[in-house]
Amino acid sequence: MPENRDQVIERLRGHGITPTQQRVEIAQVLFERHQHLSADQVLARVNARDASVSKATVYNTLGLFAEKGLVREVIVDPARVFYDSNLDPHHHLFHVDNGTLEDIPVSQVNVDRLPDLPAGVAVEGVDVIIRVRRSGAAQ
Amino acid sequence: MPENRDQVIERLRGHGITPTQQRVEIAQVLFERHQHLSADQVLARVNARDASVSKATVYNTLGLFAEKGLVREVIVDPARVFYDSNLDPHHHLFHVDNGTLEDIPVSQVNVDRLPDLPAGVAVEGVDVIIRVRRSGAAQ
DNA sequence: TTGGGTGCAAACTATTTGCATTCGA
DNA sequence: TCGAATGCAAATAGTTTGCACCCAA
Repeated sequence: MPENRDQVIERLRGHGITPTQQRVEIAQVLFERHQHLSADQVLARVNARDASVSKATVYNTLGLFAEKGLVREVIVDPARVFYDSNLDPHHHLFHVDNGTLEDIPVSQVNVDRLPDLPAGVAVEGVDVIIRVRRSGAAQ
Repeated sequence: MPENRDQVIERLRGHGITPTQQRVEIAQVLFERHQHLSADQVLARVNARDASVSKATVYNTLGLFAEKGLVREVIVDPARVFYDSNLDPHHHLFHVDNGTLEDIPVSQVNVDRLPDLPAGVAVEGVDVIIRVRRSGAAQ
């Protein structure tokens, strides 16, 4: 998963995205490893590295990446959108205490959808989110 | 489900909520029927009825209701939180085109969760969201 | 009475947008 | 070159908060 500059560029091209400097910077941060980052976190990490990318560009770029299927948007926290660099099908565990996300492999949760959706619509995605909080005892 | 003033008051008391005028107004709107409303929509409907309730009170009250388990918060749209007056366990279908929510009975989706959550956490809820968009053909 | 509840307006925060400048092909 | 991408700052929009006034018990 850790990808070097060239692999990232190739990945962008593969998704029909012109690889500009700041897009490559952002993609490198995202694809360092499987992770869930908010736009603000991406901004901080990109600029901690070296290059400087503006806030607007980070937002626009993350939106573009999501639209092109490079990353997955995760809506679990009303306060912010997370971008998930793990493209394999999986579910999420959300720690409401600290606003942290964790992946859950599909093998751990079984969802059988019986197929009676309204006519004229196509499924864009199925999200399964398990919300947890620290239980009184441990931790 | 349509509840009159007295039933609403009783419901509030049952959840340990002091029934003030505006809380009753808001609850009456919510429990007219099973529905998914954003804070803004609640505000509009309450004030369309008669009484006037401020925006701050609507937000505070909906937060209180959610905390006390009177309504269920639904996080599917980064732009707004929905409040669901249907307390029975169920899942959601989200129309990304128009930002509309629909209930899906649990009988229609089967979720088997295999139990290996991190230690020290308790499940607060499991959300299943099916995101759909108008397919090119119909509609 | 009296502490919790409410209203208003101002504050906040995440995100979007307009427009002039810069860059990739 | 030239349109697409970027940066900046200002604009939006949902939600929260501070504080003085008011009402339910």
